[in-house]
Amino acid sequence: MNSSDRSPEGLNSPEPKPKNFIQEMVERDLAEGRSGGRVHTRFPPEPNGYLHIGHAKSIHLNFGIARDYGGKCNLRFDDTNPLNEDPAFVESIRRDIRWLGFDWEDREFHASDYYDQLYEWAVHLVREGKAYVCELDEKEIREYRGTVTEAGRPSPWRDRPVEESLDLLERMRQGEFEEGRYTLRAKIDMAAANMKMRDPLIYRIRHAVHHRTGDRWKIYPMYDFAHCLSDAIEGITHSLCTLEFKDNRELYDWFVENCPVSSRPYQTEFARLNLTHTVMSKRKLKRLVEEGIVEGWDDPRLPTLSGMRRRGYTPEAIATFCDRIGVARTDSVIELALLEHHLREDLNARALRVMTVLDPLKLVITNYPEDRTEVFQALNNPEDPDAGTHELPFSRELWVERGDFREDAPRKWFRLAPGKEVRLKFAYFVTCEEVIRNEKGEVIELRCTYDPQSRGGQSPDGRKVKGTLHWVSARHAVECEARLYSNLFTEAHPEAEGKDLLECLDPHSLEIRPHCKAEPYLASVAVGESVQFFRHGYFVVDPDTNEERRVFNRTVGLRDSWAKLEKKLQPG
RNA sequence: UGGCCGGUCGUCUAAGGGUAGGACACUAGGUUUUGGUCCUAGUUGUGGGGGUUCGAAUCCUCCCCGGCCAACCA
Repeated sequence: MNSSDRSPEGLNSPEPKPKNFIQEMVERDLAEGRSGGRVHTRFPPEPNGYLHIGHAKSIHLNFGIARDYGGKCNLRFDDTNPLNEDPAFVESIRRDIRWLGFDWEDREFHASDYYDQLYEWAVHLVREGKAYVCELDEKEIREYRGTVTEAGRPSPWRDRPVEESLDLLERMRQGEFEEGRYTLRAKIDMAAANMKMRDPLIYRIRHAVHHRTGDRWKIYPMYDFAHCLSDAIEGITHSLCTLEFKDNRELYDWFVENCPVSSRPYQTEFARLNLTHTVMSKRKLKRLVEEGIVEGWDDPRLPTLSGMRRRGYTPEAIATFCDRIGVARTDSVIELALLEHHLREDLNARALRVMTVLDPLKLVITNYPEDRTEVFQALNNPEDPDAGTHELPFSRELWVERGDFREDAPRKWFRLAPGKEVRLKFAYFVTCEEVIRNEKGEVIELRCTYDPQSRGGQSPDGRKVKGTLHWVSARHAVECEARLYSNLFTEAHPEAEGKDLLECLDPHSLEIRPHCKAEPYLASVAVGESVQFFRHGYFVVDPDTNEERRVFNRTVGLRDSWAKLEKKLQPG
């Protein structure tokens, strides 16, 4: 399927894709010659956690804008708080961005690269009378700041002589004072309606070892000071961030305008991504990991990029998803179904079809010779004739899906039931003649007869069977483990009605099937590769796979219209 | 209660004074050796009241609702 086929005029008139407000802004800026006709963006993660699907939106936006308008996009680690940051996160962030398909070339930067320059500018602000060293403690600073409805009061140190501030600042840097003793603050407006402008902190004392600068620094810059100036240093033209930074923009501009920078970046805010049935905040993700609710940052139920990769998501699916959701300034929550749609769309086009029985039930073909084996050619992918075929062995004893047999078949049941005939995919028609039970009365085996004339799955007399089942030759079956993942949360909006996150957990979000039966071809699929388990869904080979054990993660199920139908039939 | 931002189908997102369109979801049908895919059709929307205008989702006004801001986090 080619999207251009849908256009009546074909390839020559692709439907014009609407532009989002950021693209419009960039085009306008380019047309007006702002920033010298340059476009330069950046993706600025703090290395204090793993990237998630929300970051993917930002990465696609920033790198996409650069790509589409002949610009560049930097990777910059916003490492201004050594307490939270870890080089392990730096590496995971690099890996995730590369996985998404983006390349920052030689432009990997760190805010810590700029500590000297930032310090110089802080000194500049003090000399200009625009910053001062304050001795209020944390609690006092909060009190003096006032509230959203009341103006703040000036710090008693606000008018400290410049030379004194300069001296104190230098000694702060040298490590002469304990943490919390002093701060450097911008002198702006304690009565500003915008709380961010009430003499915000520029530096705080931290006797911490930074993962890149070691113990060289005893003071660390705050985000609002470091971020905008880092943008200026790098010649960023468009600094894109999420909506909650709207109020910070006034401060952003203040620092850029009051420091002798040689480049003028502009901040623009867009709505962050929210998804139903999951949580996106680092705090909540961290809680799930640390309380052992999930098995780590790469747990396939998490929306972290490493989790999604392990779940079997593809970068292509994430890309088309990001493209489709757009970029706007409205707070929004995207339905998980949309993400899953793009995932199925991608996987449907390329995942090889294989047959795996998740809940095995023995099926014996009584009129098929015991010592015989046939080999059928199984189509790898009906969506892609070029994908070829693979060999599929067939014999007298097979495994079929327990759920494909019903003693008392409901209405519109196309599958196995006493006396019913079905097609075994690529093989023969079989008819269920007898049901074998154990002493507890449980069905343990189906005895069937096959029609030799139906070889390949068609009968010469043209009779139709509605049901086509997947199966695995018992003698040739490969054992494997399937991990069936579903949403971590039962609620579309966890915590929505004052519920605690943990109350919304689905206890069945992971169901392990340790003894599945797969056709032999599956043994050759490599870790990280995706396949479709016929009639079940898309699965990916998990890294836990080794010589003794093959593990498959369910990425996403196939749509199941029978499940819907059955639900509808039931009450009536 | 102060400031700022924002409200278009169930969910996202277009239309920027001139036919409210697309995608997902949902419903019904068709095709099918996956109850998958694919195809066809359909339901559903401009938060509310005033105003300007031949004409308003779009401009003005009042109201309502939602989000963000009072870390030495980012």
